[in-house]
Amino acid sequence: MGTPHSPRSDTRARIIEVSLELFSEQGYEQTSLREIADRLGVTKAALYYHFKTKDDIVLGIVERMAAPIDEIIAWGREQKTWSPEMRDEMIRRYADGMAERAPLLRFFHENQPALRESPAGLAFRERVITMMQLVHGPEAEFRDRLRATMALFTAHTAFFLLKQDTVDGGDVVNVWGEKVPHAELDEALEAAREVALEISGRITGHPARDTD
Amino acid sequence: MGTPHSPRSDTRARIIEVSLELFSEQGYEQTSLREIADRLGVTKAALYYHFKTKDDIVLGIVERMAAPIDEIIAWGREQKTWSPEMRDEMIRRYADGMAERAPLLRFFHENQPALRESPAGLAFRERVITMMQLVHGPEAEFRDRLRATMALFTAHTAFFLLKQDTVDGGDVVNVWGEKVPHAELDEALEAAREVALEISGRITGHPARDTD
Amino acid sequence: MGTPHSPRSDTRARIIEVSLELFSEQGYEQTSLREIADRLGVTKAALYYHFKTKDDIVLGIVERMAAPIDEIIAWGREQKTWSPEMRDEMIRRYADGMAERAPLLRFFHENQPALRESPAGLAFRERVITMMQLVHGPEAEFRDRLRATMALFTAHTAFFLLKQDTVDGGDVVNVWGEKVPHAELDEALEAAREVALEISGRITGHPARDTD
Amino acid sequence: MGTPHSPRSDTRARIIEVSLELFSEQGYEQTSLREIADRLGVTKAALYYHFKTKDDIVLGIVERMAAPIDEIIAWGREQKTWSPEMRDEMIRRYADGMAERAPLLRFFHENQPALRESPAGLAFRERVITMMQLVHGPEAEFRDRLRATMALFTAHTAFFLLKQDTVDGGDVVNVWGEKVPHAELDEALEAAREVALEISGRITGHPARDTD
DNA sequence: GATGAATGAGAATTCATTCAT
DNA sequence: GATGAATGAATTCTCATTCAT
Repeated sequence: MGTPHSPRSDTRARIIEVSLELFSEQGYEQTSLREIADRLGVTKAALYYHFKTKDDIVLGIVERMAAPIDEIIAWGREQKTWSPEMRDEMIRRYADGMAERAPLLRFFHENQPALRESPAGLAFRERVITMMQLVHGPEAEFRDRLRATMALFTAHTAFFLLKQDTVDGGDVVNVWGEKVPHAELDEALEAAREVALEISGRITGHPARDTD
Repeated sequence: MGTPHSPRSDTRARIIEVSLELFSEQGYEQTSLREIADRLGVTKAALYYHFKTKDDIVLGIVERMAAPIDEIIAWGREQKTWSPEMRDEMIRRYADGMAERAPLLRFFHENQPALRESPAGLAFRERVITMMQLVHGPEAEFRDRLRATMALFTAHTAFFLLKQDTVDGGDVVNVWGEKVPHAELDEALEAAREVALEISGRITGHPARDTD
Repeated sequence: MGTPHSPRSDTRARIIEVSLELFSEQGYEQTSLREIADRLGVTKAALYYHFKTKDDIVLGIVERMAAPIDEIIAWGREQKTWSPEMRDEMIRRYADGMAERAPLLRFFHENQPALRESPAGLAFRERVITMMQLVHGPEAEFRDRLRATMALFTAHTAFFLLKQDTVDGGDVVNVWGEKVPHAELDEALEAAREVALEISGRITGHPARDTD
Repeated sequence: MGTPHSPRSDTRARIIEVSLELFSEQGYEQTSLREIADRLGVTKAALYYHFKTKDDIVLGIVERMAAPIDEIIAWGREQKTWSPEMRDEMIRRYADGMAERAPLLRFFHENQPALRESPAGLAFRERVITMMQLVHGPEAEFRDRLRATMALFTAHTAFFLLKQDTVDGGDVVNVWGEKVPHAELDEALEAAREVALEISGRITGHPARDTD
C-alpha cells in the first residue's frame, strides 16, 4: 500500500478528459454520449459503468479539474484579513495557469442554461462566488462586487478572444477572424493579467474586517 | 373605419416575444417548440407557418430586438474619427436601456454553443464585434480590444448579477442568493455604467485615425 | 353561345399541367402542394378552390390527359373482330404521339404504390387493361397477354431510357449517362415502334371471336 | 456445445425481411418505420440501433438480396466475348428464380421516385444497367438496348401480372381481377422465360468484340 | 377566385438510459 | 470492465386540409 501499484482503469480519467474537451468545444447539449464513447473507442454502455448519468460526468470533471481553483480559494482563506495586496494576489494566481483552466471555464461560462440546476453546476458556481467574495472582501457594495466579477472574467475572456479555432492546420484565429502568431498568446495572457489588475485595483473594500 | 386597420394577426410578434422570454430563461436547447406553442395557446404547426425553422425564430428575434444596438452602431459610425469622448458615449448609450436589452443579451451570452454556427448567431456576433471595434477604435492593440470587450460586458453582467429569479413570489434574488430591494436595481445600473466607463477610460486608441 | 367568350379561370388547367410535370419528375409523394402552388405563384388554399383533394388533382389529370388513349380504345372497339392488322394498328397509334403522352405514363408507371387505391389510379388502370385486351384479343392465353403488355410498355420504356434530365442546360441524358443529340429522339421513337411491333407480332390471338 | 452458436440476435435480418415485404406491398413512402417496428414487435428506436436511417434499411435490403443478381453479372463477365448464346443464358438465369427475386424487383420498379437519389437506389440501378449491357453486348445501338431492357422487364412483369393480392384468404388474383389457380404460376414463369427469349432473340449485337 | 392563418396527424430521427450477459 | 440490444420519451419538422374573410 502507499504505492499505486496498478494503473487500474484509466478509462474514467479519459472519459473526463475527452468529455471536457467536447463539452467545451461544442457545448453540453450538443455533445452526445455516443460522440464521447466513439472518440474513446468504447461503447456508450461503458460510460455508464463509470458514471451514473451524463450529469455525473460533469461532476467528475469538476472534481478532477477544480483543484487549482480550490487551492487559490484555500490560499485566500488563509489570509485572515482582506487587503489590496491579497486582492491582487488572488487575481494574479487566477490569471496564471489560465491556459490549463480555460476549457473548464469556457465550459461553465457557455453552458449556463444546461448546468444551472445540476449538482455539478451548483458545485462550480459556489466556487466562483467564493472566489469573488475573497477578491472584493466582506460587506462589499455592489460596485466592488461588480469589479471583482469583471476582473476574474477578464482573465478567461482574453483567452476566448484568442480562442483556438484551428484553421487549415494549427493557426490560432481570434474572435475578429484575424490570424494570431503563437507568440502573441503569451502577450495576451500578460495583457489579461494587466487589465484584470486594472479593474481589481479600483476595488476599495473594507480592509479592517475579517475575510469571513 | 378611421382607425388604422389593426395588424391582422400579431401571432408572429407574440412568438418572438415568448420565445425570447423562454430562450433567455431556460436556454435555447432546453426550450422546445411545444413549450412555446403551449404558452401561446397555438399548435406547433402554427409556429412553422410563421417561421421556417427553430433557428429562424432566433433570426426573427434578432431582427426585431437588435434595432437599439444598430442605432448605437449607426451613431458610432457617424462620428468620422475616433475619440475618447465618442468611446465613452458609446458605452453610455449601451449601458442605458440595458433593462430592455437584457433578455436578448443574456440569451446570446448564455447560448453560444447552440448559436455559434447559426445564421442568427452570426448576425448577432457581427454586431457585437462592430460595437467593440467602434469602442476601441481602429488598429487597436490587444490590451485595448480586451478593455473594450470587458467594458461592454460589464453592462449586462451587472444585470445578470441581479438577475431576477423569482423565489416564492416576486422577490428579486441576486447571484449570491441575497434578496434585493427593487430600489437597488437603479443603483446597479448606475454602478454598471460607472464601472464600464472606468474600464473603457483606460483605452488609449489612435485618435488621429479614421473610424473605418 | 357556342364561342368560349371568356377564358374563365385557366388556373385549373395550369394546376393540372404543373402538377403532372412535378408528379412525373419527382413522384406523387415527393411533390407537396406547396411546391405546386409556389410554381404557379398562388397559395395552397387556391388549389383547394379548384380541387377537393390532392388525389382529386390526379383525377383532373386523367380526365384532361387520357383523351388520346380513350380515342385509341374507341377505335379498337369499333373494329368488331380482332385481327393481327387491328392489333398492330393499336400499337402504332399508341406509339405515335408518345412524346406528349410520356409524362402521364411515366407518372402512373412510377407511382403505382401511391395510386393503387385511389379513384384516379383505378380509372387509369382500367384503361390500360382495356388497351391490352384489345391488343391481344378475347380469351387470350397468358403468353399473349404478356406479349401485349410488353409491346405497350416498350413504347414508353424507350422514352424513359432517353429520359430528359436536363444537365447544365438542355442536354438530354439517357439512363446510361450518355448525352443524346436531339436527332436521336426521333430515331428512338421509331425504334420503339419497331420493337413494339416485333413483340406484338408474335401474338396469335383468336381472330374468329368477337372483341368483347 | 457442439452446435455452432446461433446468431445472438437475428433482429437485423428480420428488419430487412419485413421491410422488403412492406415496402414491396405498400411502397416505400407509404410504409412508416412505426409499421415495420410494430410488425416486428420492437420499438422504432430498435430499428435505429441496426440502421442509421430509413434509407439505410434499403441499402441493407440490396446487400442481402442482390446476391443472386450479382452472381448472374459475375457469370456474364466471365464470358470474355459476347455471343447470342451467352445473351440467352443471361436471360434464362435471370428468369429462373424470379419467384424469390420478385419482391425486390417489384420494390425497385414501383418506387423509382423515392429511390432515384438514394445510395441504395443508385446501387441497384447500377446493377440493372450492367445486366442490360451484358445482355446486349458492347457498342449496341438503341434498338438492341431497348430489346435487352424489355427482355429483362418481361421476366418480372409476368410475375406482377399474377401478383399475389390475397383477397378473402389466400387466393391469387391477377391484374385483371381474375382468380388464378396455383398451377398457372409455373406456367406463367415458363411463359415469361419464353417471351423474354423471343425478345432478346432479336438482339444482333457485335459478337466479335469484347464484353467490356 | 383567392388568401392568411391555423390545425391535426404523423413522419423520421435522436438521446440518455437500462440490463442481461 | 465492458458490450450488444433495446427502450421510452422527446424533438424538429412536414403535409394535406380547413375556414373565415
